[in-house]
Amino acid sequence: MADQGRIRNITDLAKLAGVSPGTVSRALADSQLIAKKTRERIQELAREHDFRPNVMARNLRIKRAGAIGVLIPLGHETGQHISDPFFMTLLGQLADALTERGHDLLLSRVIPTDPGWLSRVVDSGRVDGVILIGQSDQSAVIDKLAERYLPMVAWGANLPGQVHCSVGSDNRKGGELATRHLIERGCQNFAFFGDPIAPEIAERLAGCRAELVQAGMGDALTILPAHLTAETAHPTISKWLDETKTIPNGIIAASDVIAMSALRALSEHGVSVPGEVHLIGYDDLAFASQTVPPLSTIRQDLSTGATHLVDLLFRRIGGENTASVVLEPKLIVRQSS
Amino acid sequence: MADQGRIRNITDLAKLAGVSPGTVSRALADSQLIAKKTRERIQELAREHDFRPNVMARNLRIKRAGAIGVLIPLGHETGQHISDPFFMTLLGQLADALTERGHDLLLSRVIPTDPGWLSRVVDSGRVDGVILIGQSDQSAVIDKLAERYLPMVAWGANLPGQVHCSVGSDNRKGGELATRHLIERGCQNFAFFGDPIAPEIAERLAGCRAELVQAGMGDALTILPAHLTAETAHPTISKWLDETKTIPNGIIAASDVIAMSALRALSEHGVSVPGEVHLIGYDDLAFASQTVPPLSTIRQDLSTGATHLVDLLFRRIGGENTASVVLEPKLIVRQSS
DNA sequence: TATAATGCAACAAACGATTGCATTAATCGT
DNA sequence: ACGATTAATGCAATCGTTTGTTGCATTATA
Repeated sequence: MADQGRIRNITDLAKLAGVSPGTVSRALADSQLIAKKTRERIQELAREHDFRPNVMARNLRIKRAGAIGVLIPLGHETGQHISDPFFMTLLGQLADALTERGHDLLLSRVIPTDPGWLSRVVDSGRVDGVILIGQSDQSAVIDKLAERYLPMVAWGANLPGQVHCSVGSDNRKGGELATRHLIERGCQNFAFFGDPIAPEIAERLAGCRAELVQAGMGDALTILPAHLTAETAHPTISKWLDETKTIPNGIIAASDVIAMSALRALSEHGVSVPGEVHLIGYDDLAFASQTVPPLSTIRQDLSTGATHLVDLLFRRIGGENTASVVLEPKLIVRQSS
Repeated sequence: MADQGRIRNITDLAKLAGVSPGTVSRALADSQLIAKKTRERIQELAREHDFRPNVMARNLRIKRAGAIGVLIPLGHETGQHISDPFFMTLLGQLADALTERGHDLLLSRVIPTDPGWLSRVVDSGRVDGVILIGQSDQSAVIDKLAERYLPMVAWGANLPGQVHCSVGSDNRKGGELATRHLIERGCQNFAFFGDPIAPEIAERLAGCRAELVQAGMGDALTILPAHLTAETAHPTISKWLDETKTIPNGIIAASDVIAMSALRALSEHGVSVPGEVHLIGYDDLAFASQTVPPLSTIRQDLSTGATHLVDLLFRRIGGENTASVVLEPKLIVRQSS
């Protein structure tokens, strides 16, 4: 009780070492200004009491937050594939890349009710920058903030006239790749499973269309606007299969999740893949290689995506006004096509 | 240039309003000590300039961090199902529950090289508490810290003699449920796919064994210690199927991810599920209902799990020394069994 | 009319670090 | 051995809030 040993701050440690707080601060920062002997003595003392200087106080003084906000906007109509393996993968990559740069990751899912959701976190001073995972239907809000707030990047589509910086894959190109592949496989009749309300999906569909037109099969495409969640995709597709007279022999699913549901629905209808129908997905999620049969798909490289997001963000934190980045999608051929 | 309008802190706003900083602080906190008229005037002023008091400074003064650390320890040997949908689901739930309580979520994946990984974040003063997602092989480290640091809870197994507070499902019971179900389906020969190095898996296996013994089939079990990642599970299982003379007709997979790989391997070997082999998974991940055939599995209710984690944590932050919680697993019968 | 009771707002001291500048101690050249 | 130079430490202001205490006007009470 007399002398309760716990070192709670730099001043306690200073007293213990018989020096001033300032010296301790510099010693722990390994500053050359402090004699090597003193420095090591203080560091050793800190280790003994496993004392670590308070990060918040440091950040306040230093005027940096030491954290990056990662926001997942959940606008309901396009808040589709949240809870996808997709997000966890990206998030994991981001966490690693940020840690490497000495920053923490402040995660928020936000349901954008009022337009203040974004500025609220930006202006709170808790974060040095913001990474948005998907722009949902909030392009307007994001663009507006981007005009006055530089350190922000978004994962997602790069729309014409867009103010904010984004990183995303070339969805149109992806659609083209998928379609071309199916054409090469000899398909003549096509279906696209996915809801083009989401801009990314619309782009994929556009690529698909363009490719078909170029192959002179512009009218051989049916569109099934299936919602992207696992729960709703299957019944929709199943019903569609019931009602369709001639099932197309080439199916492009707007995501692997949809493709997986399609796989099941087709199997239940006794349609063989890839025998009767060639199927291709999108994203190359971890499970895509484990379905029966393993899914052909279009890979979005989330790892380099994450690297770009973090890279751009830190350049923006440094004051640079970076341009958006569009990644190349890649065709992965497995056994469903 | 003359009067650059941006309000950066409470003092700027005070000047603008012609009052002292203290008054502004109280006004924004809606304190009764300030006349209603002044209060509203200041609040209006703040809104106009969309000024928000600096959270870090506030937290420093108030002596709270306003954030909860969510750590994902990645001990390699059991760092299995990171990137599982599992995590994203839990994480999402946690994010929501924490936001509701006015706290941010500080995410870190940690690779526990030295034993300081945990105390480093705890003692940094950045967080008011810690939630661990899985204890990996770090039980010792966690227990040690738990002795001096109250506000910490972990998702995972509740081992005997464990000091720290955990929330997890009853893995033994889950193993029993799965096994009993297969017994009822008429299986006579069993295999367990999963590596019992992870304590959770070991428990599931124990439950499985116990149930078999009780049914008088204690010696009808083969164990295949397959690694839990999607990449490694399939080849291991496939090889095993090649080498096994008589394939058991009841297979218990330690996770849905493994079950999915098993499904593929079995299909490739021309074994029909559930015709020749009854298969059951574990977790009830989102994709479990979308495989061909849909997976029977043991559900862990992550939603109530997350609620418990957060609940317990805040009670601990309040000084209460809470006991661990064990959740009931639930058998979900689909078509693979 | 003097005095007590009240309501509002200002003052200033924390919170726990960092850092420019002043000060003291140590080293050097002659 | 003494002043000049340099190396090592201490001092105190600062980051942007919160909050206990104090002081000044009012208004209510005697």
